[in-house]
Parts: sequence; structure tokens; C-alpha cells
Amino acid sequence: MVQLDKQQSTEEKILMAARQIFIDRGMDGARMQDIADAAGINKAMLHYYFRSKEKLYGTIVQHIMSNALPAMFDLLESDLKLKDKLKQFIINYLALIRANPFLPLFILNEMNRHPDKFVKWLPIKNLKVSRFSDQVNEAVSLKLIRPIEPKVLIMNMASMIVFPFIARPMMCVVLKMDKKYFDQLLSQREDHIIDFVISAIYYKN
Amino acid sequence: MVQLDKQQSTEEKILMAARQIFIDRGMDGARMQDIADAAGINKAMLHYYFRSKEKLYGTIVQHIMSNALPAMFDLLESDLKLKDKLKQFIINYLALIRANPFLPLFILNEMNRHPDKFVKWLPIKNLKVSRFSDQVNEAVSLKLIRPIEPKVLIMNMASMIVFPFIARPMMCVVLKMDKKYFDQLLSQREDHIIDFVISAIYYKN
DNA sequence: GTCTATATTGTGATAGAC
DNA sequence: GTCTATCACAATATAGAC
Repeated sequence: MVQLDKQQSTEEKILMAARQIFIDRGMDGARMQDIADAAGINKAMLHYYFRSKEKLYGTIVQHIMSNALPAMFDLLESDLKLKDKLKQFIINYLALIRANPFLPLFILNEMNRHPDKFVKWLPIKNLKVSRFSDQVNEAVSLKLIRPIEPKVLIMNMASMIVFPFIARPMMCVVLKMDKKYFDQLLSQREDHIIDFVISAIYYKN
Repeated sequence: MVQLDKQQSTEEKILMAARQIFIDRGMDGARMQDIADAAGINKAMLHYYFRSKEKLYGTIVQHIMSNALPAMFDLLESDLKLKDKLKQFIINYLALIRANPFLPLFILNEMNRHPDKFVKWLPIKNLKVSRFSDQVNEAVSLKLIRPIEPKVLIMNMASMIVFPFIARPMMCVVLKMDKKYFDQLLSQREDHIIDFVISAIYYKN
């Protein structure tokens, strides 16, 4: 059940409820009845405000993606020194995931399953990593860090940041950890990843 | 459409088709009609061989998981030296993913969405990492490698191995890589991850 | 704008002939 | 074992009163 506020408009209540249900169950698994229940209204109202399930879905996706992506890329293009930038990237990205732990799996899923319905909502124009790439390449040529392609570095960091959250149930079972212990590991994730990445690429640290 | 062979029994044709459809669309998105079409039969036959969609789903899951998991864990409990074991783990795991690139997302999805229907098929008994843990802890105490928890190391490696494959469409768009370039990066993944991990944990290498 | 009731379609499952 | 035809129900969507 979503946090409901009497001051919210019906439309806002629907959007909050729909966001939750879609993220939890995906486009295919989500039921309009469940969204209506979570919003505290009936099915007919959903269709009154949003003509169809697909339109509602599109609205949610647009809202999510316009917020989630740009925040990370602004940091990569900032003036921070490389090592500080890497640390801050890890910290900020983890904070984003922690605030929306079920978002990544939803995005990856829908991206693979309904790519056409999804890509058009991405704010692609603002996404650049040229400044970051220059920084990494320069550090490599100065022999400050080991040779690595900037995009591979981003890929490695993003993997270690996001994956444990989406693979949480799997890892708990497979590595035989109870949820409490696993959450404790996740809470230390900043330090673990920062140490790992810094050790991996810097000759001295 | 799945590769069909006249020598296959109807049951085998169903299983191959169902595996493909379930992996592509998940339990919720999969339609019995589509499975029947892909198998070249009609819906009634599905229910003749497997009483219900859920039973068919369970059969597929069981088959997939009984093959995918144990292979990795046998290696971790083998007698290989630590560094060789890490390299081989990365190589084998990547080979597994490459052979079934859409499997991980399916597993993560269903694990989150239908945990009860999923976990009971996991061969949990054979999954142990005590030998590997001892090896890592020993290397740490001998100051061969930097301090790290064994399960964090597995988590980091698994993340870097699996995530780029499931985030492929996302990364292509967000990092502005065409598929050809991204596939080239993926083909070098063994070396990239091995270098990264070895550099991250070994004091000298 | 909000509701109840209903239409319409999709989907899992079954009956029964062959 | 395989098929066609059909059921039963669930889910999206709409009609119409208030």
C-alpha cells in the first residue's frame, strides 16, 4: 500500500500507486485492479484519467527515467579530481539505488522486453562522458592508474553498485546468507566498492 | 521460433519451446498459445503433457537451475590455487552467460517476482563455498591479498560478469555505444575482469 | 468526478471425437 | 496422442446514472 495523503489529487494518487505496482510486478504482471486498490479508488477512474494501461505505463516510465539518469552523468562531467569523482560516483549511485531498490530490475526488464516503448523516454541528449573519458585517459598516460578504457571502468563500477541489489534474493540463497547479514554487507557497500576500485586501478594508494 | 527436429518427441519440442518463451517473456508474459505455436502443436497438447502452465514453468525452471548452478560451485570448492581459481571462475562463468545470455535476467526476475515458485527448484545442498572462503581468508592473513570478505569477492566478480550482459541495451544507449562496439567490449570481458580483480586484491602481481 | 454495472476480449483449461 | 470446439474466468475497457 502506498502512502496516501488526502491533500493529494486523484491523479497523483494514481501515479504513486501505479509506480509502485509497475515496479513491483512489471508491465505484464501489474493488474489495473491492484493499482486501483493501492490508490484507494476503482478501476473506472484509472481509465478516466489515463485512457489505457499502456498510456499509464508510459507516463510512469517517462517520470522515472527523466529523474534517474541525468543526476549520475552531471557528476561524471564535473570538475572533481578523478579519485574524488570515482568515490562520489559510487556514493551517489548507491544512494540512488537504495532509495529505489526495485527500480533497476524494472528498468532492465522493460528495456529488454519492450525496448521501443522504453527508449523514447530516455533523456539521451544530456548523457555525455567525454570529460570523464579524457580524465581517465590522461591518468593512464601519466601512469597514475593502470591501463583501462573509461567505459569499461564505468561498466565495472555500475555492475558492482547495482547488481547486488537486484540479485539479492538469489545471492541470499546461493551464498547461504540470511537477509540480515546480507543487508549488513550492502550497508558497507560504499567502502567495499571504493576500496576495490581504487586498488584495482591506482598503482599507489 | 525454436529449432525443431522431426526426431524430437513432442515432449521435447514443448520443453524447448517453453524454455525459450519463458526466458524471453517471463512467467507472466508467456502465453500458452505462443508456446504451442513455437512447438508446432496446439494448446490442448500442452495441457495433455503438462497439466498446467505452472507445472510446465516449474519443469523448465528445475531443468535450467539444476544445470546452471552446480557447475560454478564445484570449481570454487576445487583444489586449484586461489589465483587460478579466480581466473577460471571468471572464464567459466562468462562462458555460461554467453551460452545463455537471456537466462540471468529471467532468473533474477522470477526470483524477485515469484520467489516461492522458484526457490524450491534450487539445488541448495550442493552449494558450498567453505573451501573457497578458507582459501581467501588464509591469503588475507598471509598478506598475499588485501583484506576482503570471501563473499564480497564473489559478489564483486559475479556483478562484473553478469551485469553487462543484462544491462546491454541500457548501456548501449546510455554510454552511446553501437552494438558492434559493445559486443567487442564484451568479447574482451575475460581479460578485463581478470586484470581488474587481480589488481584489486593482490599486493603484487 | 465518481460510482456500479456491463461489455469485450484474452487466456488457461477441459470435453469429446477421432 | 492429436485435434477442434468450447468452457470458465480474469482483465481491460466502456456505458450510463448520479
